[in-house]
Amino acid sequence: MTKSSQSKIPEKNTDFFTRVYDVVRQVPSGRVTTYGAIARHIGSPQSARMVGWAINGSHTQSEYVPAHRVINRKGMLSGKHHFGGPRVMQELLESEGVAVIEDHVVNFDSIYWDPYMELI
DNA sequence: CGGGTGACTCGAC
DNA sequence: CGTCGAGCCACCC
Repeated sequence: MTKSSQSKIPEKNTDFFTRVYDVVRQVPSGRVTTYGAIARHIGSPQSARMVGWAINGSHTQSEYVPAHRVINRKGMLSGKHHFGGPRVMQELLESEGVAVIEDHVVNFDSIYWDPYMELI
């Protein structure tokens, strides 16, 4: 076995994944961000889909990744079904003070957190 | 190595 | 806010 390469989600190596996790962890409680914002911040504004895929593997990380704070640009909980239940994501957001109605975040524009903020 | 898929986004209507 | 089509890139078979 010269090269064992059967890793579904590499622990590291993929800086893309690592950067996504790093940004998502910096999202403060009660705030949300979008896949596109993260994608743009890491240098791939067109790769918003990859951000979703990266977050899909966030469970492989030892560190907790608040994936429920990451939603699409419409303010809808697009990934709620990936939390083990369509209810979990909403519960988590409401637990942090984020109002959610009909799978969409209320005052989305007000609680929106931009990754650019960490540069300040 | 090609094709399908996806937790997205944008523009147009 | 509704739908449709196109672009995008990594992963899986």
